[in-house]
Amino acid sequence: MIETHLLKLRARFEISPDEEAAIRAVISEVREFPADRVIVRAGEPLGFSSLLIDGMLCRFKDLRDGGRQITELHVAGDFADMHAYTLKRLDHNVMTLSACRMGIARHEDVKRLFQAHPRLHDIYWFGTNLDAAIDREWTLSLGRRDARGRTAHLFCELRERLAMIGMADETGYELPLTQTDIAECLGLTSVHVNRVLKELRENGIVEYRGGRVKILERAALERAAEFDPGYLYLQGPGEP
Amino acid sequence: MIETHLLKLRARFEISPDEEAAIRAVISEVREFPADRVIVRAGEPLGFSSLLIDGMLCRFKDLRDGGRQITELHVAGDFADMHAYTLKRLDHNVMTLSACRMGIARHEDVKRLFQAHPRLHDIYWFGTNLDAAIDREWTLSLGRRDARGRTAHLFCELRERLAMIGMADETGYELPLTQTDIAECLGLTSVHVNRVLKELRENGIVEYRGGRVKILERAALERAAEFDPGYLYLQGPGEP
DNA sequence: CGAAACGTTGAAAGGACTCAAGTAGAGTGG
DNA sequence: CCACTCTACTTGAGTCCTTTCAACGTTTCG
Repeated sequence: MIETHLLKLRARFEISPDEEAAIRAVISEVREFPADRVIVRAGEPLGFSSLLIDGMLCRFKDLRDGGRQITELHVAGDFADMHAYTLKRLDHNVMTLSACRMGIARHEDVKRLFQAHPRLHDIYWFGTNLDAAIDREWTLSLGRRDARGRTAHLFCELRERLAMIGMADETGYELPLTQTDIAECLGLTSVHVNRVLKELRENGIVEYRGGRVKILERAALERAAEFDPGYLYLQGPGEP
Repeated sequence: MIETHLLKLRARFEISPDEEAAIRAVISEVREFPADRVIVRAGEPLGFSSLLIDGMLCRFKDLRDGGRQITELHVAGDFADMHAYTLKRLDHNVMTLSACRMGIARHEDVKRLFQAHPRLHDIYWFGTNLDAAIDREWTLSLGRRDARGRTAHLFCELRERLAMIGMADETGYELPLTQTDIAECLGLTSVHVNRVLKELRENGIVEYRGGRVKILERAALERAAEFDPGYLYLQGPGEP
């Protein structure tokens, strides 16, 4: 059930059977949510963190005029808000983008996990720092890439992150995002995302239709994105 | 020497004399750097983290065309790269913006610190999560605020962060950034930043000249920024 | 005092937005 | 099984914010 999570941990760290058992035990409950449901609101006290088992969700913030910015996307196996373990209340909202199953890890149990397995304390800290590294790359995109580059970069990043859990290959992957969702990730309007997608499609680089990203020319895509996967720490920390 | 750091910790957590002594002891060395010096390069293995004692520095990433994006700003008392403790190599560069003094905390010493004082483990984790929260707010700015709003927001944020260490008051604060530096924070060109600063000055909202931010109308500034300091966790985690 | 970096301003171009209208597809109910 | 509705997608035309390019003013400091 948390296989995707373990897959991701083991890509970067050795996890002993003992540690694995402890991680499994910290998930005390599983909850299901339909698509487009806000499941955590900014500012609310939060006594647990949520491991995404199935589906896709995002963290987002918004402005008074209705402008919404998605700040992080999460795929199966990600902890959506492990940072709540230290922050206790979040500065952002969390929303499902597709139907999701979430494993609940209560913070008192997480604390006991770290006391019993100090290595995992640093490993989950690494996890939140990885989220931050991804957010930094998004900051670079929003600040310095144009709409085409941003779009291409998002498709590259998601390919890597999904490939890690066996949900993407060279040809593409399923992605349950509307063009509006993509626009909210990229700081664009959905109208402009539509035009960019059209251009990428007509240039034979990548095609996004019917919830599937079809990579037509991976090299060209990564060139358009100026993609360098280093920030994803695909092999974990330490000398690469 | 690390008084500003302790000031910030104590605004959010109780720190015992014992813990304070341990924190002081983890700084094994102090280094000085002139302004505009890259002190950590992306990808290099890193065996220590740097506590900024004096001055201002930034983390940044860049693209091949020379476009540079500053992803975080750091003021006195901030750990510039505590996240390197888990990441071991960084996905971004670190550069001084003014002359800086940095306290060096070797990771083996940090590890011992956390073993001896488990509370501090979570407190420093909180610290990196706070960095991430700030980065998220920047993501919102870059994605959804216009140039005027972004500029105003940056001035508001820095006022709060500097006020916390006694380096800002109602009237303003010293800021050693060029207009080009500000542009690299905000995802704009320096030419446009210049125009926006002119407008904010002529509207009697805020004035930035000669390395000093002079706040003329704080309410109007915060309104222009749509500023809500919640994301800075000024009173620490827990129920606000 | 002169060079270099920083700041200021104008004019023109361009990328992304807004507004508007129309198409396509999925689900609903009669 | 076919209208109906709702949401998502598509396209065009015009506008606006920000960039680009270029020149000039100002400050700093060796």
